[in-house]
Amino acid sequence: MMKEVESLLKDHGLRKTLGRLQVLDYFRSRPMALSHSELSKAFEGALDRASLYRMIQDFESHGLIHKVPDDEVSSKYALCHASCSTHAHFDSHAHFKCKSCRETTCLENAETPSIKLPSGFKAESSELLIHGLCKACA
Amino acid sequence: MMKEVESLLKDHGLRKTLGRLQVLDYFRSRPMALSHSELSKAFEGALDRASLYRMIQDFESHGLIHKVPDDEVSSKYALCHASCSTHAHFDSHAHFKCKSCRETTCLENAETPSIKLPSGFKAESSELLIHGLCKACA
DNA sequence: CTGTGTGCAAACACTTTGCAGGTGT
DNA sequence: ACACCTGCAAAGTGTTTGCACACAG
Repeated sequence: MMKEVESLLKDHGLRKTLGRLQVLDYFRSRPMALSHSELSKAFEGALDRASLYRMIQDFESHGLIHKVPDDEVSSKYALCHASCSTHAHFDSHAHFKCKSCRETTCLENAETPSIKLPSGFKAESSELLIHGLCKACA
Repeated sequence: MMKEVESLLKDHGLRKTLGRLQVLDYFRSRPMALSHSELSKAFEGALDRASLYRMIQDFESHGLIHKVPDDEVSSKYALCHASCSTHAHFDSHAHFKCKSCRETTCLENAETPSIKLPSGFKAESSELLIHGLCKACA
């Protein structure tokens, strides 16, 4: 289990450190998108604020996690699919944001449909964000 | 022209003030989503930061503008359709975010397709966000 | 050994809040 | 007159940066 997370780092060219392993494992243990402040609380005292911000940036730029669109003040992030790498960073699945508990979950199996654009525009990726009530809050 | 903006305020139960008229008219003059800082620059010296934040909040809660999903540090907003009101606040069209100039434009005519959700989840609204290169940057 | 990651501290940016005074209806 | 808006100031929260030290490879 921890092995998988180790190879995640290795495969994306990042050094293996305790903090990174813990944070990645925390991502894996939670099915929803996480904000900096949530992670910060989870690793209270164990991890520095600034280091956590840099960790998130590095993970994102190396294709381990992706930013999830959100209307909160702070950004949220979630683990990428296994197929993501530093140079092929796709994130085309849909996200569901609950209006009540405010948690954002990934709908892994839901590809976002394509749509026709005005002439001259070139699409590279797309994301579908659905608002509503989740199972627990409905 | 300014008349339309006046009735927008009236119809949504907000008082007509100089600042609100100017901000709404600025929204109307620009086809893309605007952030607080962009508005703040546009009204440098003429409008207080805090008042602008409150204005944005009021506009949003009364259905004049809607928050547009974005991966920038600060949020962006755009004018709602004519059909939006305080109690029927729909925003189902797609948005296009250019990776180069970072501008977010509304694709008014593009309804976001529906998608099937896991059982127990209830969708209320949805938004489609497309990343790529806009006409000017391609 | 060497380059990268971390912690600490400070600075910077974004957003919210309280209050006194001004404005719209 | 009264409720609502605004400006100012302060505080709260989110994010970035510089630097010295620690650690992985």
